[in-house]
Amino acid sequence: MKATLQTVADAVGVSRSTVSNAYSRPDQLSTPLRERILATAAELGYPGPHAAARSLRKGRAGAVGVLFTANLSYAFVDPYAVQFLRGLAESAERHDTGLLLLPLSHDDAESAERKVRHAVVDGFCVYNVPEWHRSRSVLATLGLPIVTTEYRPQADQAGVGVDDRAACRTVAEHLMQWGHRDVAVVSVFDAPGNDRPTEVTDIDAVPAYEARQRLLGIRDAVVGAGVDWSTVTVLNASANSRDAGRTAASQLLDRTARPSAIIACTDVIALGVIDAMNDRRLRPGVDVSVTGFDDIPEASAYGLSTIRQPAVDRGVIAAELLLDPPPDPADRHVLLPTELVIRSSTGSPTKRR
Amino acid sequence: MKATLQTVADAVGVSRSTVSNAYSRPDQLSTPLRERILATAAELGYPGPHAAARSLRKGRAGAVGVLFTANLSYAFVDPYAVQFLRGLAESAERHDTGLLLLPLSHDDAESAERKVRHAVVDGFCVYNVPEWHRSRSVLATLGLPIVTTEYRPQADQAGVGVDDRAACRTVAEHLMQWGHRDVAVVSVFDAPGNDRPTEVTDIDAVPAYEARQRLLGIRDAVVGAGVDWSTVTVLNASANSRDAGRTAASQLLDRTARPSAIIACTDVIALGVIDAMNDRRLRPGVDVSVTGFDDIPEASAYGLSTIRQPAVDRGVIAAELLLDPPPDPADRHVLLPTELVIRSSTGSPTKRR
DNA sequence: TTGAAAGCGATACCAA
DNA sequence: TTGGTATCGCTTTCAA
Repeated sequence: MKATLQTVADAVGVSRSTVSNAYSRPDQLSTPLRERILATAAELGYPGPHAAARSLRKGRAGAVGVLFTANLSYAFVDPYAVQFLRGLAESAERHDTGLLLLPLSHDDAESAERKVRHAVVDGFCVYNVPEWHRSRSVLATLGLPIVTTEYRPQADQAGVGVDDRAACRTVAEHLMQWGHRDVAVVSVFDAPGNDRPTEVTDIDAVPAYEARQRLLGIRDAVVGAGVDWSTVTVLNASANSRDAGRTAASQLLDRTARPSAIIACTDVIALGVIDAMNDRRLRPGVDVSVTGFDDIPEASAYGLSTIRQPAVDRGVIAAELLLDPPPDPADRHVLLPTELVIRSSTGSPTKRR
Repeated sequence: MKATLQTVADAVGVSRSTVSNAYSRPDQLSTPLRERILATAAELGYPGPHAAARSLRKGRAGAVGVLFTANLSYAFVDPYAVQFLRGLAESAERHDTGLLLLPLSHDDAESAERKVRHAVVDGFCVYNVPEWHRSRSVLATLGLPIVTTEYRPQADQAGVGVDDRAACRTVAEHLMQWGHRDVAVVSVFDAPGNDRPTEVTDIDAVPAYEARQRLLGIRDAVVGAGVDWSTVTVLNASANSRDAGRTAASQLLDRTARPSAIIACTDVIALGVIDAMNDRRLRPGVDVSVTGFDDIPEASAYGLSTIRQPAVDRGVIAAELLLDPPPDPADRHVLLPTELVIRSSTGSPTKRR
């Protein structure tokens, strides 16, 4: 038979409350009694208060759920995500809280819903989950605090993010100022069943907030420079990975009308673009200009011009918003700064032919 | 008032069990009734079954705890750990299980114990937690399945690892074959309050299994080559980070009797050693040879000679051992292969002076 | 197909 | 300081 509080209480000859106190409130009973209880517990093989029972009774779980799409392994592959998680972890730790990582497949809505429902947590952090995903609506009904990685002041969920649109406008303007007129874009967002580069024709139909904002920003700059937006090819990579970026970029680079600049929506994708260029002996910033977004550590080694956005801080703030929310709801939307970082991957367009 | 199962049951005019079934066993009641229940629930703002209550009742948590030392943020900084986590996540996902990350500070044993006790999980994966750490003994009393990242067939806890001793012997022998006789070692293990490089004099006193095995392997090779072990300096870095490696290496490189080879116990440390060498315009493999352990992705870019050990697979297997343990206890100890990878950071010792 | 009753294991409050 | 009692919210027989 499994030992429980009761078992110990009976063995020592005290009540359950006393045994409970021995564990959770040492100051509520005399030291000798406490020690006797603990000793008996050890003898009986009582493992200490049952976590789930305790959690049920106290109404606190001591953990927050972190939602990702795709299988969670991708999260660990993206340096930006890793940094973000790091911040999250740092600040969760200060609140004596664990991180429950919840990988949500997007094929299997059932299982995603189950995972979210079964999670014993005090709140959720939604990291880059597309708007159409079932978990989003389930989450809303759960009544637990939620924080997203988006800055949307009008939303009811707390969030921390950057002005993706403005930032992307800046980086695209940088290219326009160099004189680029034949630009192409490699975006990345989750859409049901896209396993290879897909052309994006309608920005408003992009089902992920962040990706949409970035594309809008790029369009702002392009149109602002007097270029016809319909001449710009936008490809959506199949995943936020170097390989996917390379695959998408290959399609762009092998066209007869090769673009003079490629705007990648993340650094990881941009590195893939550079890979594809290397395959073809094209030099970044000379033959074709490339830009990224995030400024992950690798970016500088590759001389990638990009937008820097805080990663660790974003995680820290997200956790803070969840675990110690500011009283004024207006303060639950945090806008972080971004910065254009110019390196060697951008330059003037080469005149060809 | 918060809506609960009872609330919904009363509203619909059925019993709690029926409402419960509507959620967890759709086949146990008629579809129309089920829909009526779900609709009413939505109306009443009932969030669905309470996760903690459910977990208590069912005796299953749907998550496994992952224990780290130091603040968890380090885990995300070490590429090897990240890969391991990835594997863990992959296989946890297949079992519909989440990962509860538990960062354990080693200063605060109280809080570490609390975290482990409060974790609502079905088992624990112990990643590189030193033997002296309080959580280890607490864990043992909890009665939950445990898997460690160590291969110790005689232990009672399941584990998956490599033969660190043999692997390290191999890499050290490689150096001895080049003719190195003045070697130094940079190790890394958690010890209470070491915040700067500390000399290790007694291998048997090293409180972490893995680190100990690696040092033993190095000693095997060194002694086997006829070198007096007492002439070999072993420094323990303050953390498994590049910076810590650099700091430790600096001490070794600035000696008048500079070693001709430095054996680092992890790749991250080895990269730090290379950093320190760069600071002094010393060329890896020419002026001083350097070796690592792990073969993280960066290793090849730096031409680091190292030991390759599986990272993702190790995680996959660890999770499997936890969530679907083989019936035969003997199979709960898995030994993974390693391989010596020779690159440009090792070469013949330079004759100086 | 539905319902009644019995826990799962612990904590909080209040009285002694 | 210690103990009794109610309760957290759900699932699970078993009988109807």
